[in-house]
Amino acid sequence: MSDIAKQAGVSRQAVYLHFNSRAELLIAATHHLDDINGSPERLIASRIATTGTERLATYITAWSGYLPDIYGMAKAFLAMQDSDEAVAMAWRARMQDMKEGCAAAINALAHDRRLSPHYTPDQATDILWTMLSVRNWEQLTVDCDWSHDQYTAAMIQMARDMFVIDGA
Amino acid sequence: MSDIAKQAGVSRQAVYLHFNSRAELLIAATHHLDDINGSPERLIASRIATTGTERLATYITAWSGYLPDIYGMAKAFLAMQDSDEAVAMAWRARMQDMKEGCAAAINALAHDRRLSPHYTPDQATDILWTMLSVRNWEQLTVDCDWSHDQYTAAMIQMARDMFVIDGA
DNA sequence: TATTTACTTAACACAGTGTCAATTGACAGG
DNA sequence: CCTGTCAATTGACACTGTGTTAAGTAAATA
Repeated sequence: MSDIAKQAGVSRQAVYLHFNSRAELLIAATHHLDDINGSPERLIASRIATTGTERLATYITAWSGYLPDIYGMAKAFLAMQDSDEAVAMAWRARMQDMKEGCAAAINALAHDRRLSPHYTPDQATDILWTMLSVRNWEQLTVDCDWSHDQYTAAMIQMARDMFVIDGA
Repeated sequence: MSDIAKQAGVSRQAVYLHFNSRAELLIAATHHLDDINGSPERLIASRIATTGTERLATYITAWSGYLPDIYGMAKAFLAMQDSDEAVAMAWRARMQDMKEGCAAAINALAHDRRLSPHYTPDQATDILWTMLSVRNWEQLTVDCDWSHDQYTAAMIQMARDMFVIDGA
């Protein structure tokens, strides 16, 4: 809070005149970030793809483009969610939205009868959702030093290998 | 620290007579936990498997049996690693060991010429390592409410789908 | 001119980690 | 029995960080 106040050029206490708590400030900051770069809409764009396979790829591509933009905020959310219930809830809601995108892509695939029989649509959604988590992106790009393109390509390849069976 | 002292039936200050800091106590606790249930050795057992495919499956099974035992400690490590460099290092070292196990399984697969051409052994290792992370286990078992067996089966299936190609 | 608004400084409460000094009780050896 | 040592005790303190409160100020607004 001190650092933020310093950056903003106001006193530490003045921050509390605008936001009641650190958690509230963090949540307001995400809303602001969403406003200035219209982020969540980008993920919906993938829904225009017609086949399930395409949809899976476009969704992964969209997510992978979106991730670097929200990574800073995400890290703050992840760090605070253990100590603040409101932050945890806001983060869960956001990740739940993202899961819906996964579910939509998997369901499109199932509708095309191209979903692997090894998984139910729910299981496939859970796996895809987990695979695309911010932590995993962080691990691959930061710890394993993957480039953005490597990440995107590998996630698409992986989703294909696991979930898509050849058309009859 | 207060809670731990209370549980141990000593004063809060007495804990500092044995461990210089919260981080040191946490690290000592893991060593103790390893001693009493000989945990890391379990992961090495998978190395007796002969073929790469078998090795992949036994390693995943071993890791999946090991995970619930260390989950409590792991959570403490993950929560502290942002604020304490010593904790972060200890955790990284441990995860690096686990990564070696992944690499061994992937390399055995590559040796058998059964590794998918979509990935280099390093890439496959990174992906497997990421896929088997504690966070992912937590997400699937806690958030998605998967059973232990479901988790194990899905991870094995996933590794097969992604990494193993049919023998010639 | 009077009021409102946004902000200031300065102080405080509270929780948590880590430190320090003085004290106590038990136990072992001479 | 006395003495030294060891482990633990109580009680105090320093420091960081969040959040609150009170009193005051400077500029815009009515």
